[in-house]
Amino acid sequence: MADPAKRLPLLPAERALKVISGRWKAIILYHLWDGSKRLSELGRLLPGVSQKVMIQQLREMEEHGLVNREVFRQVPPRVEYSATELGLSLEPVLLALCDWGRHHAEELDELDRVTDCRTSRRPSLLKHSSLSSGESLHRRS
Amino acid sequence: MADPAKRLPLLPAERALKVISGRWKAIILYHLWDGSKRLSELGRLLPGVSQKVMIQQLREMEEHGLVNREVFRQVPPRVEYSATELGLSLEPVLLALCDWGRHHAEELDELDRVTDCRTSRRPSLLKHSSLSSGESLHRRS
DNA sequence: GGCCATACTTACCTCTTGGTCTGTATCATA
DNA sequence: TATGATACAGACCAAGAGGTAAGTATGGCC
Repeated sequence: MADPAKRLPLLPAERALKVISGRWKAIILYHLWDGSKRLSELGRLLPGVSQKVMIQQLREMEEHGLVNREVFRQVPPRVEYSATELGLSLEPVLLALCDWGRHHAEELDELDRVTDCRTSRRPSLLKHSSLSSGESLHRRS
Repeated sequence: MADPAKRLPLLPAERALKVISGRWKAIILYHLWDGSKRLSELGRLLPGVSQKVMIQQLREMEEHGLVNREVFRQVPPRVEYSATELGLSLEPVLLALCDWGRHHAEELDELDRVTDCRTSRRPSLLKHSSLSSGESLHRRS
């Protein structure tokens, strides 16, 4: 059930893109970098994403080694999802993508249509803030 | 017909992914970094990609400001596609993706299923270096 | 026994992407 | 007049990703 059969592209760049670009994978990873999360927690963090879809994304990421799934045999089921080493190693890459994304928006005069690279986890805030410059938010150096 | 209406994602990272991840966009860009190319040239460089699809990809990239389309009013039509500043600025990003892609393959013991990050522009060479039927192209790093 | 929370699964539907195949416009040249 | 090279456009199709809505399993707790 792991990786057999359905192979990834031969070109590394395409492989990377294929692995990363699922509708919700990037944001899910952003959240998992903050620590492991239960399915229900992710659901709360990303309202608008149905449970089925969330699980789909997580499973694919698991197959690709980005995410770890840990099951606790408890009464109300408890499952924790966390980023693997591979998942963590994506941080600089996604950060680069984020920076370029803003650069792209800037060049097209659409800076008002993108969020800050760190506020990604709060897309609803963008209304007021144009681009928060105050740093903050440091994680695993 | 440029960018109105169909907006890109709010999250910069997703925006970047959306712009980059078309089936042939990455490879096309690799080639355009080497200099502008005519449609027919790209066709020769990427056999297996139909003209219609090639044009599709190029047009989308044009809309997103990655590619420039220059028409020469000549007898047998002549159109040159080249990378814009924005397109060129993607090089380090794609390189990062490529590196990570190889890293990913390495971690999953599939280094024999990816090419080198620079040979991307010559996918036709794979034939000799074996990869479909023959050995692996090993590449310690 | 019935209820509850959690984490799924399944059936089904829609829209986008990428793909094939064929048609068209241009105009120098044979 | 027919041909040929180049760059498209259009009709059509298949697969897949993502979405909705509903059902299932578990086992303490009232």
